[in-house]
Amino acid sequence: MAEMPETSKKQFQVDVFAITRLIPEGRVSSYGAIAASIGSSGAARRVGWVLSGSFGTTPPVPAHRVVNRLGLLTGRMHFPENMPMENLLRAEGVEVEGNRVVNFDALHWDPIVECEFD
DNA sequence: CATCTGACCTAGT
DNA sequence: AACTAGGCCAGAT
Repeated sequence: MAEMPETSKKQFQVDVFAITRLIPEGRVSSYGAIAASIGSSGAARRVGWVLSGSFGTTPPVPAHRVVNRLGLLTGRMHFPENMPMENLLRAEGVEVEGNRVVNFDALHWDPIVECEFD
């Protein structure tokens, strides 16, 4: 086995979940910001992949609060049909117009800026 | 096993 | 300012 120290993969997943759970209600973050906050700048893609495994996790991970850097709900297609991303965001007071978060610039929550991670 | 795609972003031209 | 290319890693075909 010796495939590779899971530490890397596992830690990444754990970190992504941790950061995502820190996103305040009514706020949104972006994949790149999260990736950068855990020291994996450029690995924004993986963040999305890992978040896809956040369903059914405890405590629940508000993956719906994570959008791309343009505020577009790019991951809405991966959400359960009975609980679309847009619906969840609106339930938290986040206005969504079509496929984009309204006032995204003001609602954007950057883990590095807001929390100043080490 | 090779190739493409994917909840993306940065940087170079 | 628009477009292209590269990077990241794992799943799907």
